[in-house]
Amino acid sequence: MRIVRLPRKSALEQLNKTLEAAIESALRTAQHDGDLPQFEIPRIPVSPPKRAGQGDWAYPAMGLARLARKSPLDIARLIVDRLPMLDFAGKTEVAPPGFINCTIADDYLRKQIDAILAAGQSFFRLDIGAGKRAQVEFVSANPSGPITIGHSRNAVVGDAMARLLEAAGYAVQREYYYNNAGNQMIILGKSLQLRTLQELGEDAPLPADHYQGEYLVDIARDLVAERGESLRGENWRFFKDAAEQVMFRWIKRSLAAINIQHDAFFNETSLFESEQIWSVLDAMRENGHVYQAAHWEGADADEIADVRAKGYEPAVWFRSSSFGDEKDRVMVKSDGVPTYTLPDIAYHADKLRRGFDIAVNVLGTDHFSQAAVVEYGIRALGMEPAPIEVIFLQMVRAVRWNEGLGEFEAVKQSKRAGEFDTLDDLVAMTSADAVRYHMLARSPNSQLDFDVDQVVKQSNENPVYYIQNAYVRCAGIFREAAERGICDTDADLSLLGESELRFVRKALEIGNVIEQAVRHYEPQKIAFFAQELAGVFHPIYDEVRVLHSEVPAETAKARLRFYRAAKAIFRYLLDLMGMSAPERM
RNA sequence: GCCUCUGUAGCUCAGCGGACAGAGCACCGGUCUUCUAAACCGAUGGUCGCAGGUUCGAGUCCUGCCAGGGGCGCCA
Repeated sequence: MRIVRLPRKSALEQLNKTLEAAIESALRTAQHDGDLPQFEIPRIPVSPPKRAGQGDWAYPAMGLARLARKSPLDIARLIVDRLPMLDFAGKTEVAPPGFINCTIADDYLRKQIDAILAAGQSFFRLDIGAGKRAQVEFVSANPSGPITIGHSRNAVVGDAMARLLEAAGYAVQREYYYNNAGNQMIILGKSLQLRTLQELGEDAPLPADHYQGEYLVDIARDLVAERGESLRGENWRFFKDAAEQVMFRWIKRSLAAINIQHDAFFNETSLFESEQIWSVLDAMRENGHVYQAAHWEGADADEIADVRAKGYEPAVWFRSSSFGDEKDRVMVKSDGVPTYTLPDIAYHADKLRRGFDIAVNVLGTDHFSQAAVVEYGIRALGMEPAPIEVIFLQMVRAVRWNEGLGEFEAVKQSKRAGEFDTLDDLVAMTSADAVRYHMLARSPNSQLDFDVDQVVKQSNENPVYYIQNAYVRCAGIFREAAERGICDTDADLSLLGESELRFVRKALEIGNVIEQAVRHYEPQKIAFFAQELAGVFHPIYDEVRVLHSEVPAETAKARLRFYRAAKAIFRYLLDLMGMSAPERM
């Protein structure tokens, strides 16, 4: 009989692999003994069962029935009889219709408590990203206005993804891509100029296509306070730069309020200045994917007639249709100005050249077709787009229940005309933690109605408080314990009961959750998990007392040690979600 | 016209091809001389939108419908 040693890191996923290997080896032994016919053993993963009493892992032997020409129950028994000793495994049972159920050894769970406390925040860190670099590009709003509610979801999801990648072992860079050169920025500058002139007492009406937002009035007022009459002589460029500066300060402050900071800011303009867009275009041309024409090669009669009617001169086209696009795309307009497609391709090519193993891009679904065109462009350059992964976010809106209508309706925060819903408004209405949690706790491809009343409710109706309260309750125990002079040195963890071990068991899933979140780009998984873990915690807190007259001193010590680990675990999860861990509420 | 997402309890949502489909809320009934009850315990509640298919096994995969949301299309 062989002894399979425990992997050094003890995330459940690694135990899964070990158990799977042990089962496979048992099957081989059975084949070797002649109890099972020879067949190639398919990989059937072990998985956590759905209900209690079915152990911690389930292996469905039903999948082998046909190959082995035996009943699933018989196969399961054959495996169990030949299973090597596993020092983390407890009971192993066979259950109809052919499951093998295996539990984690209690002793193993107890050891994890000390292991968690010894390793601290690094306990759950995975090595799947060790030595690899990842980039998350998110928010990427142009500095023409404040961060909106839509951007907020992007910000939260992007930052959570970055934190999860870090937890998985990647070196992560957070990047913000923006364009301050377009027509919109010129209009922004001119809008600020007009607002400034208004502040100086001139009759300078703001055209309808200019920025109506009241925030420009605030900026104008500040400018006037600082520079006064001398502003009359400045042109729109001055105001554009001024507006941009203030906007970026504002954007960064708004993001910082929900615990988000970017490492790098990439300006689209730099791609023009470095002439990268032209070298990218040349490379695509050399590869034969670019042509000049008045209309695209596959245009039908209607399109050609339309082009003639508009009198377009020849433009530079990218033959994206040869990569699967429904039509070709213009890269450089007939007036010589590139469309947004060219810099987008150049930017992503630049990103790939910087050598990231993973480059996550968080985008709204309005970028769906554009993202595909960028991918075709990368292929046209002869580059491999595989490292680029896009998380598409569906719409988000802030809503409030309308009792009269009997339905949710969108919150129109605009106290002042022209102002839209901003992240700042949202945080003011709710809280940074509520925004972080609720913006995260939904699949990116589901639409999200952010209920501004629900998210601040202080009950277990609201996961924000429910999760944080688990941490607060732990903290409370330690405050009280310190006052009474009770500590947990030399705690004997064999005094812990079934409930405490149930919590540890659940907590050990964190590694799996992180891995799954990272592999499938589903950062919301961690939010759901945190709520589940809190749901395991609260009944235990109720039942398993530390500082109670009927609890023996040694038991109290052991329990205190348990709560120390629980506290560390909730702290870790809250950090992972960018939320605060309050000591009291 | 094309693309995309969603449809699971009254509501908001989980659910990696596996065992009797889960949680919170709401509703009903309980629990504070014990580390804060912002909590806990219990009960009620389901033809997983519909129809086929693949599979030993489908809420999960495939196809087609139905319903609802969002986007793109026009050299922006």
